[in-house]
Amino acid sequence: MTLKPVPKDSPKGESSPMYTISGLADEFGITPRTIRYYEEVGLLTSHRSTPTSHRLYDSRDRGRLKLILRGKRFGYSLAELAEILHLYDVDPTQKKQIKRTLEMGIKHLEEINEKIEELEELREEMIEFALSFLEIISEEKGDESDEMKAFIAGARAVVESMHGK
Amino acid sequence: MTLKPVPKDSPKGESSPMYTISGLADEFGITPRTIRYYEEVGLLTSHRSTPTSHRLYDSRDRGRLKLILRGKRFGYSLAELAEILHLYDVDPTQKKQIKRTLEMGIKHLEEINEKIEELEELREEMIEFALSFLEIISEEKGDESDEMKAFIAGARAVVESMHGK
DNA sequence: CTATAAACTTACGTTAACGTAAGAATCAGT
DNA sequence: ACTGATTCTTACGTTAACGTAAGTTTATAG
Repeated sequence: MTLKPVPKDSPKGESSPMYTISGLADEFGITPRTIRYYEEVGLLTSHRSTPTSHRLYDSRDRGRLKLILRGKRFGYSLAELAEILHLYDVDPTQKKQIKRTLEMGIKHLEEINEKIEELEELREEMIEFALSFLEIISEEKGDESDEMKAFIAGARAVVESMHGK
Repeated sequence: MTLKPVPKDSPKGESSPMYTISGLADEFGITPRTIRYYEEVGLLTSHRSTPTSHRLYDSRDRGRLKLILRGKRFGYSLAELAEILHLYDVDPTQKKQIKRTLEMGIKHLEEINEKIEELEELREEMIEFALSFLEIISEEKGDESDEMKAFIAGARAVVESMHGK
């Protein structure tokens, strides 16, 4: 499991660590095609020495990619992610779009808060259900093997440890 | 904004509240097509008096639909949701699949916990960024209007109130 | 300098999750 | 029983987010 801060250097000497497209792809469990696609739709940028050379990525690009993939796991579409990521690109000294940027940022933050709350609700519901499920099993006492009883006890312990955060 | 516990009754007398397909669709901001599709792929069931009559839904179906839509907002695919929802259908007295059911349930619960943690991380990152953004704006002191200054102060207050949960 | 290996471009294919339109059947109110 | 509103089935269309294949270039190791 070795990472790939790849070729000794990109311009000359050694600047910052650079990643190849398949290096990043492997690291995040995606394909190069996906990364190129994100560039195609304007979500990500790459750096090349010449217009036809291979793509290289620095740690900032890598962070951005990580953010994209994280967002995807929360159900954001690439279009929505573009909107969010754009917030990180606005120049704070260019006061023209500051107000809109702040409004958008706060809006997204509030959305995230809502999602967290909803997820916590969902978790509680699942926990309640699991506990009542375990309850019924236990009442139906009797013909389980010892290992099954141990398994059930373990399950209950795990679920209860999650209860109430 | 009136709900639609629709026709007086479905079989005879009055049992539990029943919902029409467009009633539910309106309530949740989706289309009847979506609800039929969920039934088509086995995520949802409907109840009809005759095989050709209109679909009706009880409160249990409604809860299930709510769960589906909630799951979708968290990035679950319909296939994944089918797996999760299936857990709610297992009979606890049929000990055949109990072990697997419990394992799956705990797995999904752990996934949810991970998602919550990741979301909290994301929120913190956005907050940090927003604060440094606001910091830079303030250093660039001077030529903002009074309302702009007030707006910025308000934004900072909002963001800080979210900080550290 | 050559020979693999890795990456490039171009372009058509695929899948999930519905949208949409047409024509027939069912329901609710008069 | 009639009629306008709802719903039904059937079936083809659409979009996002990549997958995949072919043929070409660019990079790296010996």
